[in-house]
Amino acid sequence: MDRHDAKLDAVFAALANPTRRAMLARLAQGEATVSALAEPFDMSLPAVSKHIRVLEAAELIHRGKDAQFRPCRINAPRIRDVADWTEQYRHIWDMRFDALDQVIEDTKKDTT
Amino acid sequence: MDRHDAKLDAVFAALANPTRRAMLARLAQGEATVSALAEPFDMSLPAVSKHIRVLEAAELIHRGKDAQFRPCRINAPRIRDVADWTEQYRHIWDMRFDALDQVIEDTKKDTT
DNA sequence: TTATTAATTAACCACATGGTTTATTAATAG
DNA sequence: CTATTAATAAACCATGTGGTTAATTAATAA
Repeated sequence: MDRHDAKLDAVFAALANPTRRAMLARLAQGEATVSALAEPFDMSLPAVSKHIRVLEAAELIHRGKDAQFRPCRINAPRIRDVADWTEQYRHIWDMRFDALDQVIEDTKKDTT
Repeated sequence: MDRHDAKLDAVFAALANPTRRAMLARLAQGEATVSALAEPFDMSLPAVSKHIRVLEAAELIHRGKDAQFRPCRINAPRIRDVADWTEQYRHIWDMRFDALDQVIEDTKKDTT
């Protein structure tokens, strides 16, 4: 397993949680502090803090420092890694579409 | 959390393991039995069996039945769900590119 | 019928995950 | 200096994960 794979492990694991995905969605709108990220969730602040740590460890976000605040911002490249990973399977979707096209073609032949 | 989110939980969790991603890559080449999937890994068959169960629970694969064999095949839609999920962040990549373009633009201005 | 092959189940283990509450650090505000 | 606010750390708990070995099921082959 190379380093790229190890990074994907952390990224996918981080994304396998709805709270963390919601946090990312929030951060897609722009920078937010820990408290701001915590606001929508019925969860203690330490729990939120842990989720943020997981996102940071996966490099899905970066944390800054502004007085006593820790503004978080999204880190696009790791999400792009996920998109890139899916690309290797695109030919399978295409195969499916080809199969569908074939069905349509066959149907045309049947009705003429 | 709606059902779609719950499915993504399982899909991302399943993908957060290099053995399972390797199995998917293998299955992208075509159908394979449990033993065939196990072959590249230094791991007991029950361990492989569990990984396959996780992939199946996430609907990333389907299992058939042929005599005593359980041929596995990849299920494209769940991988497509991942690709679709990443799409909502594409505008962030674009922002980055826009920022880069701006830097290039500024550089041009500086040098003229 | 018996033996072989493919795969799963069961029981177990070490460690990770996702949450809690309480205590602590670090910076600002009065 | 003191109180407040933002956030993290520590300790704990229940459950999940990823692996093992040994036993079992299901189908084929001799």
